[in-house]
Amino acid sequence: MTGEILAVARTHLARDGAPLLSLRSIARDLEMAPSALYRYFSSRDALLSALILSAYESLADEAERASAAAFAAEESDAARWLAVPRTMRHWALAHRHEWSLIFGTPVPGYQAPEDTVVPYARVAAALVRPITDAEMAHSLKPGTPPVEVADGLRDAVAPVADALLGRMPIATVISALQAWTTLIGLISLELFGHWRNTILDPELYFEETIRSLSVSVGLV
Amino acid sequence: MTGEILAVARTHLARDGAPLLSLRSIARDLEMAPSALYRYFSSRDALLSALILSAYESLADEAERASAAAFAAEESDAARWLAVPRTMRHWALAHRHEWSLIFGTPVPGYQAPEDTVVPYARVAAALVRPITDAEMAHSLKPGTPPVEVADGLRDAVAPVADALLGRMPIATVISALQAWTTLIGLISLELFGHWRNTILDPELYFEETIRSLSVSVGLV
DNA sequence: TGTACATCAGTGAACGCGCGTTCACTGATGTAC
DNA sequence: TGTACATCAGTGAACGCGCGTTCACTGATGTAC
Repeated sequence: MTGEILAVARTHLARDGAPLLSLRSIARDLEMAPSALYRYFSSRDALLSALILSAYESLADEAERASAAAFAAEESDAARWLAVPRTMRHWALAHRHEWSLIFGTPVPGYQAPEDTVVPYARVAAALVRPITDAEMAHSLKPGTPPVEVADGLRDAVAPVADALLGRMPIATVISALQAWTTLIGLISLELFGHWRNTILDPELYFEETIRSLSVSVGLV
Repeated sequence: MTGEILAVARTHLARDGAPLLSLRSIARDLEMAPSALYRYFSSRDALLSALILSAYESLADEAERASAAAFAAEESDAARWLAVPRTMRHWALAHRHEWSLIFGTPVPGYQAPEDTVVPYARVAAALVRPITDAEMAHSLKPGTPPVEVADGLRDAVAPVADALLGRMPIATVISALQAWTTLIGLISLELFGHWRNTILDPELYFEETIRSLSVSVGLV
């Protein structure tokens, strides 16, 4: 039953977006009394939290699946690098409002649940996997010119360097982070309509950009 | 009077965000009847459109001011490059909900006004100015390794290449676009809370990233 | 096998709320003769 | 200088709406003896 409610809620979310999500209209679709939902969720916010968490998990599942598939196909690190960004873009296009929930404007007066950090890290880990693999195999190209890293920067990004990219050279950490930033910006700009009158072929542009990121990240 | 309404609306926007913006509460603050607002705006959406446009214009004004100031100070192209991104970040931090209005999740069921393209282009132009200046002066460094540009890509980004970066080498257009993407992603990720537990010193990280962009864009 | 009772998913009416928008109006200000 | 009229910013009551949440309840199902 909880699952059924979530399923309907997800279709409403996909159709209307988070701010318009309403318990009453979900209940209507389920042909239940609105009050019945309170047996399963203590409030609208609790439902929304569950939805947010499930969006994170859906994205993380896809990213990992794509990563595993590319790995199974025994592609090169550079080729595998492309798999996760592509999948993220496809997921975003197919789940616009879910993407917004994760990377868009935070819902006002609403605190995202803490347990999203786990799936969030799973996405990042899937993305970064080809880089760490290449580093392990000593096949990672050094940047040209070599990236200089300012003093405080090492500390500023310590959580990433430690948890996600342990044992990687700091220059690699920095360029991976920048690739993440560019990737999120790239998808969001397309999704939120900012390529209108600007980029005529978003897919092609996306492909070229992630290819270019594979270079700056040291895989090519 | 129209200005007074917009001023109050702006403070409400800054406090609550777009979805919670309400004509009645604006009227309350102005000690007017709600219906009185209809003398100045034909609907809530019309007010919101005016607010969105004014957000774009505010950002464009700031960007141009920063660009002009750096120019007046006779700084190098590389130093001037930093001015606009910094200003955009500061503006975003000071006007979180306005930034969301521009670069965040689109308001559901609501079409952004067309006349935002002008201030949008002004921001991009201010950002890109040091690059075009450097190119004119033949001081732009070619990428290392030189960027190869796929066939269709030239067409895919034609509007940018023509309108904003006329006469620039295509490789420059591409790297400038990527810098734009990274910059927007960078500011949005910080603003929307995604650096929590990740980047401990967002300002430092921002500075280092835009410095790194100045390299990839050919200014250093 | 049959009865008494507890559990618990779901009902339906009601609450109070704030919202956007409409409409006929008032009353001050300015204009024309 | 004085009167008649038009303009127009702002009023206030009312509309219908959908919302989240509460509360006492029903009635089917399962359990214990």
